[in-house]
Amino acid sequence: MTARPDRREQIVTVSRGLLEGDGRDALTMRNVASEMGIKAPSLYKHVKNRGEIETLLSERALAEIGGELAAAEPGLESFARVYRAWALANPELYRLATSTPLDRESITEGVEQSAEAPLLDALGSDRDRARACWAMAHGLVMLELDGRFPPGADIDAAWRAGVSAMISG
Amino acid sequence: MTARPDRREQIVTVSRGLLEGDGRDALTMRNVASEMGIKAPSLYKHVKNRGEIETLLSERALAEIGGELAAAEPGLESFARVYRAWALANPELYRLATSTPLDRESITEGVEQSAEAPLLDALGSDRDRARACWAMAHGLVMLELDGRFPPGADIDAAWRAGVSAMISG
DNA sequence: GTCTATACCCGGATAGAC
DNA sequence: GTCTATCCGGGTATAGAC
Repeated sequence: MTARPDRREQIVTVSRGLLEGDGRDALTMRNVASEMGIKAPSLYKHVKNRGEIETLLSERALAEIGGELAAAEPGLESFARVYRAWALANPELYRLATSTPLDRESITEGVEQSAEAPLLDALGSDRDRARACWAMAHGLVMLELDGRFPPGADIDAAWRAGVSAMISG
Repeated sequence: MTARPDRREQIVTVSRGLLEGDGRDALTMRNVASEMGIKAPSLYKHVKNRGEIETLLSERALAEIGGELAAAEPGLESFARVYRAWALANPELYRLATSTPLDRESITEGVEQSAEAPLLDALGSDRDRARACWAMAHGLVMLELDGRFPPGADIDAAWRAGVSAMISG
């Protein structure tokens, strides 16, 4: 009952902190170990290698996004709001989870689908449009995270325009 | 008149080859130098550091995309086709050019705008929708490059659905 | 399950001779 | 403008003792 997380869980936690705090390059075995108060070689008793840590993080990220989307009220506006908010609150984790090749074997079944379902509901099960819509959200998020919009750009307005086009188009 | 490129130009060329051929990690000073038949320290007589090479590559990429978009026939369908085709033909360079923070000081003036203009034309100068549309294209490309669509997904259809929504929405 | 020690690899960048 | 020599840093991962 005591809230002592096991080592794997702790690895995920400190890895996430390092990633979000100091960027992807900070996610090294040495840093993770150091944050846990142990030495790097000891980590290999708990995870296979660095890649497994990233997989665990991606899994966690996808589960969180999926959970929030599933819990949100239906509709595209709500989807957009929740999706964007999560990404901006967890920029490095979002990047990691979406730009990694995603080995579908090791990812928990259904996690990917649960992130997709709300979108399908909002668009009358139109798979193609759902994918376009997902891509638009992903693109808007990435461009924002990467500082790709011109300085004065009204990003809110771009989201509104996109969502509205997807709904009424 | 002889087609002997100067060193900077040569650096861009071999860097591009390394990047596209072996991925981003292959873009090292040692590799670039080796491809040129010289030693790594010599590169510093021509470029300031590795970052400058990446900037040069980004500049080149943006100029190329902008050029192709400007030369294409007007309309959103054409934009989509050209944009996607360039990205798929130059995946690593596309990634580099779009996911780097883009230091606007050192980038040639107007390069960014020229890539944006065709989109504005196609959408009646609606800036917000143009940005949403750009984001959708970027998102579709990134998801495809990162192998993020499910195995059987019809990516062509997703593009069509997205473009059609953006036009008629 | 943690440690120390270590092997191995890689990278960016500079100094100074030629 | 190129070289050699070198410094400095970093990383993943394993072996074997405790």
